[in-house]
Amino acid sequence: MINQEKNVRVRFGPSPTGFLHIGGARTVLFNWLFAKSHNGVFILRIEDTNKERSKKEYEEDIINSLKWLGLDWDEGPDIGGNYGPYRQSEKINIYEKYLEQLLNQEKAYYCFCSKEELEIDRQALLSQGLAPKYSGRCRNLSADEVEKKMKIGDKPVIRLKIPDRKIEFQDIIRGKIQFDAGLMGDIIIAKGLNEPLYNFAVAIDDYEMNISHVIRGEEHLSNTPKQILIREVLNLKHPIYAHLPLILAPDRSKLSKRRMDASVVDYKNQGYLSEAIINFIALLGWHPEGEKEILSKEELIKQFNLKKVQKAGAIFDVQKLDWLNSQYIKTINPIRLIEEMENFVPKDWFAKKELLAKAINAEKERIKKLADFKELADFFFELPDYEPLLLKWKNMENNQISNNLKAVKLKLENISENDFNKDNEEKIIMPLAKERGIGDVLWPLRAALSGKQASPGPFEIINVIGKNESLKRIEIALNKLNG
RNA sequence: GGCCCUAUCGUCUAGUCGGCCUAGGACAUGGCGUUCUCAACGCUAAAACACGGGUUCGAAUCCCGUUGGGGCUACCA
Repeated sequence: MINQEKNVRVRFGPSPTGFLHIGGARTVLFNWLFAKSHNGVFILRIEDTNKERSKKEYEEDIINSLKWLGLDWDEGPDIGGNYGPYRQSEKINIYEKYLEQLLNQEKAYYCFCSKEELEIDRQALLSQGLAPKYSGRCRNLSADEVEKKMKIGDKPVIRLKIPDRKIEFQDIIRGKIQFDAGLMGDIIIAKGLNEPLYNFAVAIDDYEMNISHVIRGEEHLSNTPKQILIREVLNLKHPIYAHLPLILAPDRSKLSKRRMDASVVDYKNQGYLSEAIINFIALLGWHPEGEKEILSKEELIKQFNLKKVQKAGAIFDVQKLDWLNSQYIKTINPIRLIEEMENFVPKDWFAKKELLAKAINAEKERIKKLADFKELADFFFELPDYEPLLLKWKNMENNQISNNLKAVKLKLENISENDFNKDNEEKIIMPLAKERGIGDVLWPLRAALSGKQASPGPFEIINVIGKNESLKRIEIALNKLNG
């Protein structure tokens, strides 16, 4: 059993045609979790056979997003490994070798049908309610005919001869799955000797890289029989398959299709912590034992079980993500939180490290996303202008407000700078507040200190901004009341 | 249209071999509580086995069908 576990090799094969998507991130996570929990190897492979659509910037984004999420790989395009290269575009000669073999063995053939011809065939079949599969027109072209067409300059594609029978395989998550290959038609596996297509490249790579388990999204379920057939005809043994349920948008459509903003960087830029995203996507289609839902990566690894993954698609519920994020914001290391905040606050705030640290501490239970902080905490850095009416609690008279503020001011002035902390302030001011009415004292005080309708409590604010600034703000309030 | 997958509260889900399920938890929602406000927190309420047939002493759990949802159907990946 242990030996077997050591042979676990899984991969994530994104095509660099877009930013790393939440759905992709979840696929990575489950692969990663599966590898880690089986003491296996996780591989990153860039599937860039489509030259037109693949872009370097997307590959960079995928790598950066994965690093940000803390999902590391043991082999990949950036770090290499014993089964490289890890970019399909760099392995053209390998695919070519297999392609030639298939052609020589007459298991694949050149097809010269034009797109127009194919489209006519397709429509004809469709209108009869039949599966639109290739007619097999070029299947039995003689070597002479092929050569002749080649000479004229016709550019052929390469098709694999697909047998007319059922293909069956076992899926870890879904159990037995069956497809009728007879409905497929001879599939195109390459546009030419040095232009392999997706299904072919994947089938070859998974073999060449000695992949033990193919764990991917449900959208690939119907690609599986094609890849099985390709490997079968080449006499390559099969990996074990597991197809994950899709992540859905709230309207139940595939998330990646509708929501162009569902990339990992977008969530990062909104101020979600990577831990929260990991925790959240782990819960999409899978559930730990027991009732604890907030889990670290280590706990996830310990508990993860591919067999317990859900079969039906899961809707991405941003409210739960928000909640998880707020839970992490409240509990992660404060120093780390300050660092994370760098990109979400003005430079001059970030320069005042001590003030920022205190402000974050005072606001952190109010923040769902890091981006929320700036608006909530601006008053710590600069008192906003406000209407005198803000200072009024219920039916208070102006002079009552003034008197209460003056009384508080007097008390605060008597606390020495050294003793200026939250406990002391509370000890000294609360008796006064109880005597004069708690709301009657605390509301005007808090309003004077924050200039806001809603904020942390007055003692917390005083603690953040300090004695001088607090007295200054009370003075401002007093002036507003007089003016 | 064809093929494939799928179906427990609004959402994510628990629900090992059918009985312990008058279906549990979490998010969201409502109510109550708390040293001013906003949060946080605590307590609490409402909220689901899609439908129809079987099998069985007994089904959310097994089988069949219907309906709904999703994916795929490219010389994309």
